[in-house]
Amino acid sequence: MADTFINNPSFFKLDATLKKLRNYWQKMFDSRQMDITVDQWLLVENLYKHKKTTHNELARNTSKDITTISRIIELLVKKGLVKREADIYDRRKVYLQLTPDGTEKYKQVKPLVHEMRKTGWKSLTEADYAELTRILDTIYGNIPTKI
Amino acid sequence: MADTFINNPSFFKLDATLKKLRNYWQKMFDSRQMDITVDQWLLVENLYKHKKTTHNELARNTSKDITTISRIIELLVKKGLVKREADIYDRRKVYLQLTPDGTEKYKQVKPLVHEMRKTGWKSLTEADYAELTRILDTIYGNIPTKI
DNA sequence: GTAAAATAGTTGCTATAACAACTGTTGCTA
DNA sequence: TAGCAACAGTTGTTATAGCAACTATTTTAC
Repeated sequence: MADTFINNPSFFKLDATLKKLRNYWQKMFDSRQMDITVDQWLLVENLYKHKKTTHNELARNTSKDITTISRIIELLVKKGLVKREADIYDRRKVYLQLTPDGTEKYKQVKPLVHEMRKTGWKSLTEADYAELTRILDTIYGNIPTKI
Repeated sequence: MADTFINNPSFFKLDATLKKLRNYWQKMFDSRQMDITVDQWLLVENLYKHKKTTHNELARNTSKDITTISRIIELLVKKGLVKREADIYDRRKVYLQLTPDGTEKYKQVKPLVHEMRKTGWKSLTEADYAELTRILDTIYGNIPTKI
């Protein structure tokens, strides 16, 4: 029948792939003494691109919960990679940006990440990338935001 | 240049899609008072299919760490959905299987899961499923197991 | 102009993820 | 057969994920 894909565990496959990727990244980070976790890296990368942003924006950009952002940022601040700065006009807001050490960390880790991306995409094409993007975007769009 | 896909955050897209799926599933479970988490469900589903298995097998089948299995099983045992049974011949081994309540839970949740899978795949085809599988399997295979 | 609602962020709690270290058991090997 | 490696599982610790409840501001509504 036509429902093979409904009955198959794509959730599981997504999860397994992501987990293997995450573990690979983390082990590479550890073996090169990068002293950073995968999710911490994702925030550093985002802060490098956006220079100055808030917890909320960061949450939207990284698809993470704002409480998770809050806690990861806390760790990055402790490591001296990120600094917080209060908004003068809206005292609820806190701007986040990389410190010089944070920028340094970004430049140190970036080439390794580039290599790992190449490794992951080995023997796949630009068309494959487009396909994956299309399918994942479709699934993403199919899921109701409110139930 | 030809490296669009290398420079693009497919990791992020995988993560975002999976997270949205997981949240959707969890919210549906909660709204129907299924009293189960997504990962607990994955183990229950697996135990239903394999009837009698060990922590190790379950870890392999679900792509989860054995420590994670150990803790999720602990919760399922507390909920009365799973029971442990010692192997007579190898006293290190513990067999796991669903209790009658566990089987009941499976039958209760299964239709909802089927519906949610249909929702996720809406407007996608069998060919899309094959493509996604191929691409994810390739990425999975590309990642070194040992670094 | 004040009360209510919305916004920004933090903290408490529970669950999943993974590494390290541990107990206990079994199998292997000199 | 004694010693040690391998195996099965658990426990401790740190990190991410997300909900609920909270503080503190700002905006909106009347």
